Amino acid sequence: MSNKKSAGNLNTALVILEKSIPLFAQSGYAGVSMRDISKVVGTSGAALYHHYPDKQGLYLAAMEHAFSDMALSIQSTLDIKGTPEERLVHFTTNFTDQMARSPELRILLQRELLDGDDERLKLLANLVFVKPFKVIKELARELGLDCDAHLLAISMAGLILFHFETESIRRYLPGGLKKHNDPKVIGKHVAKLLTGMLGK
Amino acid sequence: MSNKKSAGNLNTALVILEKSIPLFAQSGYAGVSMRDISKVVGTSGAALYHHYPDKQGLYLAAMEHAFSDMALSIQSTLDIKGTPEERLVHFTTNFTDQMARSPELRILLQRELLDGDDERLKLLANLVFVKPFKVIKELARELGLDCDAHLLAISMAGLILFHFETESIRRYLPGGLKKHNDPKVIGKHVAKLLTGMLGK
DNA sequence: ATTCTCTTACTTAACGTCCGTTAAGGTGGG
DNA sequence: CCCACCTTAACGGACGTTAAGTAAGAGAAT
Repeated sequence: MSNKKSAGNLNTALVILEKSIPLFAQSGYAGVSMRDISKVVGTSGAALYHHYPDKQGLYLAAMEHAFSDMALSIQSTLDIKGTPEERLVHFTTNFTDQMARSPELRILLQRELLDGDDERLKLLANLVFVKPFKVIKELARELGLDCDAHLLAISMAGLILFHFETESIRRYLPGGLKKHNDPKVIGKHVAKLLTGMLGK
Repeated sequence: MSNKKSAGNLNTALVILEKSIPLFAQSGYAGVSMRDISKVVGTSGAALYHHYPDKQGLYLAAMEHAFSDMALSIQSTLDIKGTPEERLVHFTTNFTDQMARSPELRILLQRELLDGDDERLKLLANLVFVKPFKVIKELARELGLDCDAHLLAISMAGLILFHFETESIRRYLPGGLKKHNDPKVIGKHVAKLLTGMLGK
């Protein structure tokens, strides 16, 4: 845990991160001003510069903080014993639950996929996704599917995440019901699709 | 074609839209200034206000222009005869191709899903997605799948789009290869997954 | 054919506001 | 005393937007 950067009170520095994360999730980097952040934190704008070098530095620290949470929570969906089929269903339902429970992190992820530079994306990949990705690829192999493990792992994540990504527009599409936003319904649907593929 | 709003030269008004679309795709609404737009169009900043009432109005017009293109191109992936299986593969491969061919529209879609207000999302749904969505739901029914047609249609789109959404980060994930960004490879992979589900 | 007028399509210059950032100073515990 | 932690006030610049003026062309009147 290298804390070379934070010069000030660790507590305030943390509060700044945790209060700014919802703002960045809602409005994106360019849509949030340092004054907006200082308002929700309850300090002056200048105080932010006591803890972080500039807006970019604050944003980067906020992303690291947010995504280190995400890494832990994703990891927990994969620490389980059982047959490959059981582990597949366990991952699907738990991952769906967690994405439903923390929409902020999901939205930050989407924003980073759109706007993140190479450095930030590399960090995000290593911090959050490389380990789970390896586990899922291994799982795919054990399931005996003959398609590319990388593509399959992406497909599994996409099946789940896309339902949440489209939550805002699905209510205007034919057949869109409230139950389609229920993580239980989504999780079951995805698990069914995936196990259906195995049955072949 | 109601052109109540455009008071000025239609040609310049169109050029403004078409030059501003790539900017909005790359940097988002808040990340693009009216001066940025005027620079790429080659006019003064004030000229933009001769054709559009304000930044929001220009943005809305740009989205309508961009997405009306998208509606046509998606429609074309569904105007085909054949068995349900043939139509499924045709849609999958063609939709994949088109998303690969126009990354700008794809990115604008992602941004609207993140930031679009209810009004814009409703417009986007009706303009682009309602008709294809109905066709895909009908296709799902013909294929005799016993799961919710709405969820299945979303899943199909998600399987394809998520590969593109993660293009920027997949190169940092294990097993990420250049070929995984090839629309032919992605299209084949998705078609295989989907027809695999039917085989059951 | 020339002049006059009116409209369209723009220009330059500026407005007030908000932005990221910093300078200068205060305050309270070691 | 000093240093971490915070304040108020301000800087220069970029922002969205507007006011005022100009160049060009179309149409009618002389």
